[in-house]
Amino acid sequence: MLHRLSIQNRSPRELRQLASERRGLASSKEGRLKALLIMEAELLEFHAGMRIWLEHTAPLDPGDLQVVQEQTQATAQLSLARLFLAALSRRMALPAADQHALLSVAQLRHFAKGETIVDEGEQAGSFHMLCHGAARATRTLENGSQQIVSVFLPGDTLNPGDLILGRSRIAISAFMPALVLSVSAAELRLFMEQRPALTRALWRETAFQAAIQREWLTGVGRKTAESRLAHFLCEVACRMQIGEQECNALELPLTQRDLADILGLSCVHVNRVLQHLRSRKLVDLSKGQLIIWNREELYEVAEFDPEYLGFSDAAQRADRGAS
Amino acid sequence: MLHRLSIQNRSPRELRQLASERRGLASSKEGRLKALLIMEAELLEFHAGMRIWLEHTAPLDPGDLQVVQEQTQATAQLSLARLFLAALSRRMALPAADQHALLSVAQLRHFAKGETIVDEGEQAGSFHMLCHGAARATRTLENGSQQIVSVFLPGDTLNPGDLILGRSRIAISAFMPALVLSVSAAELRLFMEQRPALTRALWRETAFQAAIQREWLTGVGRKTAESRLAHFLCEVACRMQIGEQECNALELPLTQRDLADILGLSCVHVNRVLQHLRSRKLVDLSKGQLIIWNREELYEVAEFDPEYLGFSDAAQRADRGAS
DNA sequence: CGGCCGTTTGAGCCACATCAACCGGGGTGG
DNA sequence: CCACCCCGGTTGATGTGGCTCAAACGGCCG
Repeated sequence: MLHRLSIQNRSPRELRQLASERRGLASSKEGRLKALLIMEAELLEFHAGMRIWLEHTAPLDPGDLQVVQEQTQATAQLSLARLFLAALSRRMALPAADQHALLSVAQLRHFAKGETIVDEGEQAGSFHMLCHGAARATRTLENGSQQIVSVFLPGDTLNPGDLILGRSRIAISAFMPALVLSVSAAELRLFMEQRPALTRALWRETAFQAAIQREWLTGVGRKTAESRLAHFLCEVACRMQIGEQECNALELPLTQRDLADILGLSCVHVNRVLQHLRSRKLVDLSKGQLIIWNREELYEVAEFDPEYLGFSDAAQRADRGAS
Repeated sequence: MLHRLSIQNRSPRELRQLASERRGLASSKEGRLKALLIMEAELLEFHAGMRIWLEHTAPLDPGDLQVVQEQTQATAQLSLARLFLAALSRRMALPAADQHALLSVAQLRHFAKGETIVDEGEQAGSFHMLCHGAARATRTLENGSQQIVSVFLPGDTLNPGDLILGRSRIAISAFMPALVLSVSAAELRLFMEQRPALTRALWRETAFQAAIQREWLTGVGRKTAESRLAHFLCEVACRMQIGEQECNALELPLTQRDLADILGLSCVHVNRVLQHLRSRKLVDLSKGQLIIWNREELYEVAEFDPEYLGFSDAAQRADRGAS
């Protein structure tokens, strides 16, 4: 596999060079090999974008995000760069200086679909942020059944709580091919001493995920299967579209088995409920594509309040109040 | 009601004086009035103990906990003082100086059974710690059913996450008479700037509660009613006995309706499962008294790992590593 | 004494699980 | 190139855990 390239010692220009070589190679190949090469190219370009962004944000603050976007747009890696920026600036709301510090010691790693990122019961050796793809946190019982307790989308942190609790009994793995920024826990702890905003950001992440879990808990405990499923789809749609215009279709390669583990149902039943929602023309999820036909009515059956995820504003206000 | 006495301006001696007056009065009364008077006396004595503790811990660190315990023991309020100390030193693991700072601006309030402590959707105006009694966090759905997403025992913080997220959609209420220490959010934020350990402590509390919620989530999603119920009882028993010798009976005035809301069941079914556990001679819960007959077998059916709550050690280690 | 709240017990029902079979597509091996 | 298989989705038949409704019981308080 290609998880580790000697990326650290190369200039952004070199990285771009390597990436375009891969792309050239890819066009002459087929199937899995082609996919692998393209993936590798993306990773290289992503890393190059990150380097450039790092160089450009060293002293400045917010204005140059614009610059960076144009810069990377010019070099044709708009989408990855945008996700990358989203990853660090969305909910954590870190000052640019702190983002820079964090990134300077972060490792970018790629995980294949299904690969595990953090093992169950592992001592928290490092802290992870998801830049691209999707991941899940799973708790497995002795009887073999499992429950997904969190779903992570680009911009989420994977294990903020483990940093302070030491260990946890959940495993984290990639749903779809994922790009993950990792920082060693030791280094992070050093940073936290000098940068209180970083501690607050991680705390906020922990609280944010706890809030979602509470919502899931009441869903699993008290709502009907249809309502739960609808709610989950609403939630994911909202979380993926922060800062973007509302779009009614998005990529979501979740298997029905995954949905079952998220919602605490059997996959057979997920299928039936999904079909029912389809037949009611509310939403469709097939071939890894989520399409929302009737947002209002969907919110209705889900008892979904789009504002419940809208912490970010309130949180940023609270945080500004603190500093 | 007697929620607000002008406690702040009185000396510990005066408070004690007032308390013993109440007790004297109580002995000549009956029923509810008597209970109220005793409660008030406890509150006053508790506050007096806190004042003394504050005066004695100002400069010193750990050794004088001993002193304080003896001191308060001498004045016959051992149990309350112990709980009070537990409240601040157990899991939050705050340095004594920080505890002192926190307490100096804290208000002690009493809540009657069923009284609400934090309203749903309320902007987080203050931060609460539970010293005595028990409380629950409830999420209510439109259809009227509700789910309890957290149970709080002495020593727990009630709303650590709200401080950083701003607001939440859960309500917190007492389910037995509760003594709560409250600090205004504004003051707390000031403290946090100067005392990083405090921020970490609150973050840890948030993460701790999130970990419990994950466990509940997998229970509600994937376990049988019996296993869930058993697990909850194990959890509560463990959480209430930190630092004490193992005891097989403890006070737990939970109604079956409460249990139902915690476990996502109907109270009728809770009853049946409870009876089944009783008939298997594993546990008994009646008249507000929880008795564990067969710990091992109970852990078995609950799939309960007593270590899963044992974060405190690991957490303190992690925290020491950080400072 | 009568109401109220929590517990207990029974009867019937429904949402969802389980088991089992089939289908369609993409990758793999011959 | 086909044969195959494995995986994910779909569909049906059947079983059951837990819900709902309803009524009786017991203790507490006014």
